[in-house]
Amino acid sequence: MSKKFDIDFYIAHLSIDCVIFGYKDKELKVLVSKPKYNQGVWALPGGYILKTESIDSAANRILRNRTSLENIYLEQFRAFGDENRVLGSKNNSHLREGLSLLDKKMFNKTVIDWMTSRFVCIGYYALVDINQVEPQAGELDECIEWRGISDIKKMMHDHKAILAEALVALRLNFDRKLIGFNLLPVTFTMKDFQELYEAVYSKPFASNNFQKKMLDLNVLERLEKKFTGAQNKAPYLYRFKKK
Amino acid sequence: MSKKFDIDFYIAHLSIDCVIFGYKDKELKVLVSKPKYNQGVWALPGGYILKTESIDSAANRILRNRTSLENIYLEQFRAFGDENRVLGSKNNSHLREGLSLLDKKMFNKTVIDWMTSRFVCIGYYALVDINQVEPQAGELDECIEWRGISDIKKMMHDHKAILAEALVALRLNFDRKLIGFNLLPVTFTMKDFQELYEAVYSKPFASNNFQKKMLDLNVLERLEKKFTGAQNKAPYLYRFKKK
DNA sequence: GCAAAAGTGTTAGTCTTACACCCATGA
DNA sequence: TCATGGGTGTAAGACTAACACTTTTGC
Repeated sequence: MSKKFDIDFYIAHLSIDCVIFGYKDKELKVLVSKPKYNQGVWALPGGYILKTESIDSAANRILRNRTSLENIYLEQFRAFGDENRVLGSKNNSHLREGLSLLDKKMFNKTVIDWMTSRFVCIGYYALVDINQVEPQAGELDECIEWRGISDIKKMMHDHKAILAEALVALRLNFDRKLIGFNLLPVTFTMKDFQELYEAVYSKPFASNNFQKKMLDLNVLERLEKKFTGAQNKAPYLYRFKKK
Repeated sequence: MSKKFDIDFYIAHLSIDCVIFGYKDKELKVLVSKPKYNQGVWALPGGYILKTESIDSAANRILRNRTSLENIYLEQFRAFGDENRVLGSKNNSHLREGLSLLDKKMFNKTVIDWMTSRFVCIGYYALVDINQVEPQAGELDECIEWRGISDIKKMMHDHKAILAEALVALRLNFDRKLIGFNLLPVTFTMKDFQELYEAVYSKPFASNNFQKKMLDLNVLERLEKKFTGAQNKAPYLYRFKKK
């Protein structure tokens, strides 16, 4: 926790931001934090790349820190490299001030210069079962929580654009790569699955056709029924076939 | 030409590599160079990012240098960041030696250290009308030329993997974004267009169905016929409608 | 007229969409 | 036995793939 932040260990001017998607209450959520140094504004979990690790490892490390999960579904979707990405934004001085108010020893001028310099960032998106995650605030975070993707007003830097691009990439891959189950518990009903699709694509699907399409793909295993106590036919539970 | 290469102008450990696609003789081609400092091996055109420019600008600048064209169709497709991407490869010492044999003043130890350190690279692919391009070898290139995508044996570092990934991205976007015309002259016959598709996807298309599909899209403008002297019906020329 | 290949038409098959219906469940 | 929603069936439509046919061109 009180480890010194040594900028010499990291590649300068290059960072990683993660858009961690979860799903709950028929809504697609994103894990976002409120940085101590820039309150009132939401930020995507991010970090820097050790000189000795790959960018994929760095992204995994960042995810592990925030979710305590291993083997998360993770995909790189784009690099963001406007010349004034961090540097040029108006709140740069505000940001420097915020950082200097924290640990003075850890965040001396050199470190602050480093952190507020021009940064190219590589965007990753991750899909997690929201029930498995106990969100961990980073050292620099005031708090961290799940927010609906349309329920985040102000975001730091260009994080809102990064989130939007992540959603574009997610939608492009969602059906094609069949990655939806990463957002659900191991077993789920067909309705759960459909509602997830509806949340991702923000449009309704016909339940009968949806069911037929999914079953025809031959990737789902039908398990026992799930009795909910409701006065209707009990839905089957499904599980993704292991390869 | 004899401008000093000043590493202070560029972001360290971050580079851009461009996969420049062209099309000729029913084959998809890539523009590759033989670096002076590493002969016998092909390399993708690449470069570094000025601290004052965006990554997209950097990619455009690199393209302009090599093709003398403006407004090239360009798309970022992926970042490559293995921890030993440049550093770890066996030919690193070979590479240092090759560089040191060039201009000793320009490539002093500091510069060589910089250039052979660990690099994360952002991959872009570009589509150009091969007839419009007069390839320009860079300062560090022995030569530059168009090669068939399957006709390149040895490539530097992980450039072969980058090329392969670019092709995956191209195929994924080609039909969806209708970007094929960027590889053709302004006017072309339906057969030209079809053969381009066949080159990109490495599979045959039925000419009648291909024609129907393309015409139904309502993006092509039919021009006059093109008389080739062959003893068969003269094909129409087409042009992409401007928006 | 004839060969070559451009262009059009037609049909069968597949996939998508919409509607109708039956079934299990608990009150 | 009834309302509720899960699950299946079926028919219409759209899209795709394969085949046959007509048209233009230069020899």
